[in-house]
Amino acid sequence: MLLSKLVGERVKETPSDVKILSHSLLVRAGFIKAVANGIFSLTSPAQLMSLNIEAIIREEMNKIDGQEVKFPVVMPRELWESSGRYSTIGSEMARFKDRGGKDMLLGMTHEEASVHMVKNTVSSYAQLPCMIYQIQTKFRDEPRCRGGLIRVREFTMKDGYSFHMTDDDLSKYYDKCLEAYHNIFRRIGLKRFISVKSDTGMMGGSIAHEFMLLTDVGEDTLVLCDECGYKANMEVATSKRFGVDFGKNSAMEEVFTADAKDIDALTAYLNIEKTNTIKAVAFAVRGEDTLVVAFIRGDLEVNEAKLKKAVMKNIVPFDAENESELTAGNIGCIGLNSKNTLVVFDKSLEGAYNMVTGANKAEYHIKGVDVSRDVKPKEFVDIAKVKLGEACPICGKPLHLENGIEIGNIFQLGTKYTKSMNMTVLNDKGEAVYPTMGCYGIGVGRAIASIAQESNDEKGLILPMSVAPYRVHICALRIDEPLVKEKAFALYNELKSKGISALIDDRENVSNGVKFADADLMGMPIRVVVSPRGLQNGEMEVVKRSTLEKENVSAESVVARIETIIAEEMEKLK
RNA sequence: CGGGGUGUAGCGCAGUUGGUAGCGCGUAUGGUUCGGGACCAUAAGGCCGCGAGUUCGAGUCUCGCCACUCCGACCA
Repeated sequence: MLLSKLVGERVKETPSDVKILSHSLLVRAGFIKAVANGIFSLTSPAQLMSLNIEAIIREEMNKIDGQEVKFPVVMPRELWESSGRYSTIGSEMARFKDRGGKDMLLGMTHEEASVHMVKNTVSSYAQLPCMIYQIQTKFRDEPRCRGGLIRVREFTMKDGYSFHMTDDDLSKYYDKCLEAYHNIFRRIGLKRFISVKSDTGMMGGSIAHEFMLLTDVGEDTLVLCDECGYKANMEVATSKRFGVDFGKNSAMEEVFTADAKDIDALTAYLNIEKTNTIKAVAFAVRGEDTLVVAFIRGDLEVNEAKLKKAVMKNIVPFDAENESELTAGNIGCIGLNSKNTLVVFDKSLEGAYNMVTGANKAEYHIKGVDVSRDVKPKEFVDIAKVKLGEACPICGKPLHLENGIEIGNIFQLGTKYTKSMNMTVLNDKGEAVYPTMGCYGIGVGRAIASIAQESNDEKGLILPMSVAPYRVHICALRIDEPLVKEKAFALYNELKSKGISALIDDRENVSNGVKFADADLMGMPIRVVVSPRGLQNGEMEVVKRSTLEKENVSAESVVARIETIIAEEMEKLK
């Protein structure tokens, strides 16, 4: 590719609305251009990178017997009615009517389409297991996009779906997929990525893993133990909590607490520890006239994902202030009007006494509460967030927290979709059974952002050999001189003929500084400087972008040197 | 969904008490330079987000809308 003709402007300044490094670098290098909120165009370098990543994904998916297919982007309402998700999914799914007034939607995931494809086409156990996957555009109307390609509305995703006769078979295949994913992320050049146990959400599935890139700008919090290797998303993480001294047991008593409405104000007003308070957190249930009130020890926080699972309802944070009979700031577990209200108690309250809880009337709390004596909950459920410094649930060593970007996930779905869509297969006894499913996703655009986020220096991107749009960037200094032009293009053509992708900076009247700066910014793994100075000695300069080490190589052996570097770099990414 | 912020040349920004629009980068042309974002000269490029209102006069003041963006959505 001739740089002079490459569409995509490289700029010095970071646009003011850009907050994270990967976004800034991709914009500055001219790889992406925003079209609308959360919707981007990719210029050629980014698209080539995308294709390189997709090629690696295909190889690894095909290795585990994946069959590449293509589902439609636009689907009819009925297909999604059949799984029940047309109504349970909210406004993140884009819906529209076709010219005949029929309800249609844009695909945000393809479980329904995959079952539709396999149903009745696969009818015997002899045809299972099978895995179908596609690489395709998805649209999700995210409430809040951010971070350039990290969280967008339209994106390219590899999504795969496997079908099995038994959970055991699914589990075996799942492990193979776990390994394939590790291969993919390693091969595209990511380094600080891990797989963690994750939330299975409302799907009721059993096991799920997320692949996370560890980075400060990550949106997810991960709970990690260095000692035994425990790794979990905050949404499902558990911990061992240390015993708490509740002080002296006493009888219940109502106390005036004025306008102390939150835990900080309450502990300050009564001069007590947070561990002696019971926090109430209210949630609404989407689509139902029901509230969920969670009670938890005052020093802890409610983990929404765990609570969601505990009550099996789609809860959303709720503002008790204006629209309910709850007394905001004084909600308590004694005498709470529980009409249309589900109450959940966290495990931290098991055995707690000498506690302060809201009195369910303004300006009053109740102290001296002994939970098992005065409240007698039916059960205690773990709905608390893990805190830094708590102990690993496996080995008891201190846990630490890190942020991560989710770059892929795999999921044992079970029979949710095959049952709801009534897909059966005959087993070896001639009985109709529901196959069990797994699903497997990778965001391609997010992988590009992740590479940019992780692999860079103050000058720009450092692209891994396996995914770089061009492996070689030829900087032709003084290309107005015929010898430079001749040698630079000779190199360019030779690389092309050998199938080595190259970009040549053929711009005239552009200063050397600009050429170097652009090469640094765009981050191709190998740079070759062709200049009058070097050619005087019959040499060209070969520079590795990752280290910026320079070496002078005779013009005749440059291609051989490039081939060696490529081979070395690719070996590291095997 | 709640709360901020910002919309002026392709990009980054300035624009005073209201008086007919500016800087840097980039682009074009000519010239001098040229191994780390060169210099000189000249030029092109604007519905000042959109719509009302106040005013002799609005980029500037008022109201409404739209777009983009950041933060929050653990407050009991």
